[in-house]
Amino acid sequence: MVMQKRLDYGFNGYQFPFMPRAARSARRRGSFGSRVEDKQMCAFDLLASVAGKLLLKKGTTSTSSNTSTDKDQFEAVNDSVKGECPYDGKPFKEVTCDERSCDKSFFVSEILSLGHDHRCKEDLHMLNEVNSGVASLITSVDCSERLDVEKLGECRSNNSLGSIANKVDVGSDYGKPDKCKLDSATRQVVNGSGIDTCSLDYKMARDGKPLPANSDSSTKVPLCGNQIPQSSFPAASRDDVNLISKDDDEKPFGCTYSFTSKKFFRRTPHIGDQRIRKILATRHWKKAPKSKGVTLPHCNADKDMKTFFSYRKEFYKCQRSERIYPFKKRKHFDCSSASNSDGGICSEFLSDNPSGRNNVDGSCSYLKMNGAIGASSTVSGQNTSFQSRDSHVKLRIRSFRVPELFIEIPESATVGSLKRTVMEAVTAILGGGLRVGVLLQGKKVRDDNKSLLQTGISQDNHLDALGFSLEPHSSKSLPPLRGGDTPLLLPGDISQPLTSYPPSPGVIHNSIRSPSTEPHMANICNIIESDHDSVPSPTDMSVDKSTMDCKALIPVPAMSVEALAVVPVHRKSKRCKTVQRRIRRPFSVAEVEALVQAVEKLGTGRWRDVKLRAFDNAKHRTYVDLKDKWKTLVHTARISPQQRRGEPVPQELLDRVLTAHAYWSRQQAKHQLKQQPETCFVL
DNA sequence: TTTAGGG
DNA sequence: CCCTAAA
Repeated sequence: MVMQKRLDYGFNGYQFPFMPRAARSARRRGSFGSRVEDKQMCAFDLLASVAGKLLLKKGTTSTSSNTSTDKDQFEAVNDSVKGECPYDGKPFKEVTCDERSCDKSFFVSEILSLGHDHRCKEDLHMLNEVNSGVASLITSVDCSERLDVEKLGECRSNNSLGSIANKVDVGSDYGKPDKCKLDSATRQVVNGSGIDTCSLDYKMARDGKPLPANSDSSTKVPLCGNQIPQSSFPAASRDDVNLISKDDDEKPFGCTYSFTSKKFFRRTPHIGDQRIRKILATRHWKKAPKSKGVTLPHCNADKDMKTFFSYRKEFYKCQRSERIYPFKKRKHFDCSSASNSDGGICSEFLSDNPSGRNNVDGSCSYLKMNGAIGASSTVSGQNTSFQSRDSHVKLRIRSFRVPELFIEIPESATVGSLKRTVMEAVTAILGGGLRVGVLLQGKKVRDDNKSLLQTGISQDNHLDALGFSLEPHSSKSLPPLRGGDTPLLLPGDISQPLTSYPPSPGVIHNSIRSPSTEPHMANICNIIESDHDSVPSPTDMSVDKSTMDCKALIPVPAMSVEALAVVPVHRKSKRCKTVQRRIRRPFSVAEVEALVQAVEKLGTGRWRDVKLRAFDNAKHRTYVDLKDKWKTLVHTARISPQQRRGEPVPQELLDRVLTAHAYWSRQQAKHQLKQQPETCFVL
């Protein structure tokens, strides 16, 4: 049935490009079942359009080793790859993927920001404020990881669906193109993250010696995975982690071909999940077991993947309900929502209890230091508290969040340099000058000589109140980091054009433009805004994004732990109704390619479909954006090359644009003519 | 919510 | 990109 559908819709289905609005509407709002079909078709289409091509092109070996069922799928892919353009009969242009383009385009991931995570929010509430930074990146990883467990479940239970085709993921690496590889054989995303979140975590754990309990691996595991043995974490799994932490910006191509539609399920799985699930599905097209389990014993996916999956269930819950178009929320966003934390490196811990549900909200202590660096950590919640039988206290640091960073960078600096600067700042902070503080129920445990038992840390009921903080080693605040030689980069303004707001010398928190009369509040407000709003760069999950999104740059007044502890969690009120224009995100050539290809297939006037088809995972691209882009593409194609601006679009693409545009225009006209005389519509 | 177009 | 009428 699926295949049939594919044929009708994906390749021979051009007959009905212009479904009457009513019909289209009906289709869209139709029964769930039909939508599923749609989705499946979409999956094949996508396969055909991208994944298949890439896979087949890049690594034939990848297909050769598949099972017979896989083979079928791949044949289908092959067919689709050989699809012809409906209007000129010429084969569709294959997606070209050289190393460079891969690096830039073939990666889409979703950014998980703290603000989108309920669980995290909870933590935040407990914290009063949450800070992110590199940690956000880590948290993201964390989140996505959990997500996948559920995904996996889906994968397994719905394996027959088959709509989850394989997917080609190419890791892209900001600033490290060499890292980008298309590994079709494994269909994994190559770690391309500019920052090794894991190692970061490791570093934190190692350098900070945050876990006095014991130094076994469990205490140093950066990711929170409930069911995964600690031992599975180390190096080998880092790639997995990074894999997820990718950012989807600037590399929205390959992955933009998502098989899942928000519309269809009203909740779109995390991209990372999708990717992984697809990988699994591809590998074991029909072998996936029906049973639901965390460890996926029957899933023969790469070991890493397996491991990977096991970590993500819990987070999913938090995520899915938050799955919305950020850009739509943003407009009337009201900062009064959840509070975020600023300042402070935050760490999260998870107990190592393999059977327990570790995802309970944990407490997150918060500590602020001299207004320069604050730190806090989150320990996994009640159930996460766990004591091994040998009286060891096992904790897993889920993540650390980087606290305030002060950065000065010229207005003229490039985004790239900003990223690097932030990275440097983060690195500098993490690299040294930090020590770890232990907080128990919000109070600092100062006596280093006390045993955990004496302190009560080893007690189950205390573990959830355990927190770690990163503090400046030198008791004095760290001087602002200078990335360049210019103005202070205002934290709260991250979501704004970086150069828009000149720093207010002296009073940092006052520099935040906010109706708020209370500086701290203002900070929160801004934080929240950026937190909920992926506008800044929902994309670049890489260093910058994480840091920025995390409001790590936000300076905060020094406060005592106790003081903070009593601050109401929901300090709403002040709202920052800064309806800011979305940042400009020029379409990359790869995106254009994807767009062109989608339009070639779907025609103009079906932007929603185009969006779902080719940019489903590119959250920052709305169908309006795509429509606009097409408009400009057509215009661009018509003007002389000299008049064109921005990143040059290959003439070949522009030609295709014109061709497709002309074709679909004709079709539209034809269709309208047909409609005029009488309603002869076939469906 | 989507489309279609002007700004 | 934004805004918005119209569907």
